[in-house]
Formats: sequence, C-alpha cells, structure tokens
Amino acid sequence: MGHSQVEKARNRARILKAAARQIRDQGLESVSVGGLMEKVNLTHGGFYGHFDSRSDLLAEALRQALEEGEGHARGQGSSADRPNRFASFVRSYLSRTHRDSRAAGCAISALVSDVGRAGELTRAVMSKHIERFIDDMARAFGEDGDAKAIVAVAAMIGALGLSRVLADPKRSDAVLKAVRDYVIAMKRIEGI
Amino acid sequence: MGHSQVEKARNRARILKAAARQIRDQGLESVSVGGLMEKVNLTHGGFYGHFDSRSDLLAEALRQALEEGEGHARGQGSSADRPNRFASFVRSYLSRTHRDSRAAGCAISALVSDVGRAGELTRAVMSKHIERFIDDMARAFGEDGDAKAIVAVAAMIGALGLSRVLADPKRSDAVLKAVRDYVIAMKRIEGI
DNA sequence: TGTACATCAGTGAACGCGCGTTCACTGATGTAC
DNA sequence: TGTACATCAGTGAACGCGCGTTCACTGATGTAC
Repeated sequence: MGHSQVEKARNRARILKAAARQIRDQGLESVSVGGLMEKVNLTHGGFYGHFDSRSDLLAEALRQALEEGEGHARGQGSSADRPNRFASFVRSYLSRTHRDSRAAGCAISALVSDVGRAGELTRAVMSKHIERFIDDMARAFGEDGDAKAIVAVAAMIGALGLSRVLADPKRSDAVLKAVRDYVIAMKRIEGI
Repeated sequence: MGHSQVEKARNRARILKAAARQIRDQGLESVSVGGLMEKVNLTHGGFYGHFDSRSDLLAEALRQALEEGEGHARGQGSSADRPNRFASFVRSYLSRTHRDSRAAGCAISALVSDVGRAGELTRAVMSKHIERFIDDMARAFGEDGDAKAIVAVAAMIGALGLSRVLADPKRSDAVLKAVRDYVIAMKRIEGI
C-alpha cells in the first residue's frame, strides 16, 4: 500500500472514474462519499485529500462522464471507414449495447433530466457537449444542416432515453430501430 | 381544522398533487416526507395515515404526474379546432411555456432519465404513457404512421429535455423551434 | 332531536440510521546533508 | 550511498444533521340509542 504522489494522482483518477460511471448508471444523487471510496478500496476520510466537497466531486465527475461518453461515441465512429462514418456512428449510438451499458455510454442521454433541473453552471457544462454533438451532426448533413442536426440529436437522445424506460424489450428495440433508420435516411435524402 | 373523512380524502389528494408537482420539478429523489407534509400544512406524522411508505407515495406520485402531464398536453390540443389540432399540440408541447413550467408539464420529459434507471415496475408505469403518446401521434400521421410517430415522439421528448439543459436561452429556443417546425412538416409531407 | 361513546385524522416527541465532514493519528515517501 | 527528519496520503473514530418511520396522545367526527 504505497502513499506516493504518483499513487495519489492515480487514486484521484480512480475515484473520478468510478464516480463518472456511477452518475451515469444511477444518477448524480446516487453518489455517497463513503460508498464511492469503498468502491475504490479506500476509506471515506481520505476523500477530502482529493476533493473539497461532495458537490465539487459531482461537478468534476459530470465533466468526466461527458468526456468519456463523447470519446466512446467518437471512437466507434472513427474506427469505421470514411463514407460510413456517419451511419456507423448513428447505429452504434442507437444500439442495444449502448442502451444496456448506461454506465459507460453517453452522459447526455443518461443525465438530461437530472441536469435540466440543476443550476446554471452545471447546465453550462453539459451545454458545451450538446453543442458539440449538434455541430458534428451538422457537418455530416452538409450545408444548412443545423436545423436537421438539432432534430437528429433530439431524436437520438430522446430515443435512447425512451428505450431505457420501455419495459417491453421488443418495443424498446423498435424505438431504437425506427430512429436509427430515420436519422440515417435523413442524410441520404435531401428534401427536409 | 376539521378531521372528517371528507377532509382526509382531500388531504390525501393535496399531498399527492404536491408530490406530483415536486417530482417533475426536482426529481423523484427530491421528495422528503417532512418537507412534503410541511408544504401542505400538515405534520410529518400524519403522512403514514395516507401512504404505507415514502416509496409507496413516490409510485403513486409518478402515476399522478404522468396523468396530469398527459391531461395538460391533451387539453391544449383539444381546445383548438380540428384541422389544427396536431400542429397546435406540437406547438404547445414544444413551447417556451412548457419548457419553463416543468412542475406542471409532461412527466415523461421531466423524468425520462430518472425512470430509465428505476425498477421494472416503475418503468412499466411510464411505458404505458409513452405508448399512448406514440399511438396518438401515429393516428395523426395516418397509415404506416408508427415509425414516424416514434421518431416524432423521441424528437419532442429529446428536444424538451435538451432545451431545459441549454444555458444559452437563444440556443434553447432554437432547439424548440427546429423540432417544432420539423415535426409539423413531417405530417404535411408524405415521403419519409 | 339529544346525549354518550367509539372511532380515527392529525400531532409532535422519539427512535435508529446513514450521510457529509473534521481531525488526530500513522507510517511510507522523499529530501537534505 | 547512507542516515535523519519533514512531509503528507490515507486511516478510522467522532461530530451534527436530516431523514424515514413509530407511537402515545388529542380532540373532532360520526354513530348508537
């Protein structure tokens, strides 16, 4: 059990990563200092050597979750070849895998409702990522793509959220498929 | 200060209504027994004469919130004349007013993320309302309307959620407007 | 219609519990010589 | 390179607080005669 500065940085990263996973999986309010520290095999007292307070941790964890989620989404898309990048990203975003792995997925869809009722600072953090999401989509849609991109992003985030609520697996799958097909078609077809 | 049976029923309704408002405004976990009873000018002890437990109350409050939210949405639509019912409903759902009055608005959009991570029973309650929402839209779209309705509902719920997060009011308005225009156009235009 | 009594809606003190936060301590780390 | 000491990451007991829940109580309600 080392106590070096290197180890401290590593521990901070582990705490943050665990928190980022948990807020996506169970919501912002689900995180308790004691529970979180236990999860990374440390005692609760040590927490305040890394963060000023629980709410400070939550702010940083949200940032981390949003970045991880974005990386996840981008990573899937960029590994595919150029022409299919858009379609493969949409397919991956609206996949059953993504729906079923909230903890590792897009933090926007996992936390829209929660952040929507949070303070302005918290909302600003997520806003940046929403804008980036829309910009990426707009670029794929080509000129005059902003309005279409907004619709596509809203539909994708809404679909993922709904698919996680729907109790009937078939209906849940159907929602993912309908929006997947539609958004991919939105790019191919020019009119509206 | 009466204690009649009639008064009891009225008090139960008041507690439930206050809870339904609060969960939409601040989330399921925000409700505390003491705080809620204080809001309706009763003491916390009396709570257990109306509900078995806090979690029992939450289940009923979610049901109530979903029904109220639906009524709100339908009420707006049906007051308009027939041919414009669809467009006026969409306009009302994606209005700044609806965005800014979470406590009285659609419970699906206010609580998707929260319910998405809840147990199967809770999810089933909201699922019923999602299906009804989709069915209503599908009817408006005419034959083969199901897939289109799914896309429209996902986009509407996503848009409302995003508009509540976006810190820049102009961008928030723009998201509402883009999806509003698009969904209304989806009905007029036949091809996809 | 009027009285006597059982019922029961709401009160407020009390409970155990988990939480966020503080702090004196410990022992490994890393620096000064 | 080796020793002596200051630093500081992590420990775990302790704190005050708010929470959900229980319960003995009270006084108005509503029923039986």
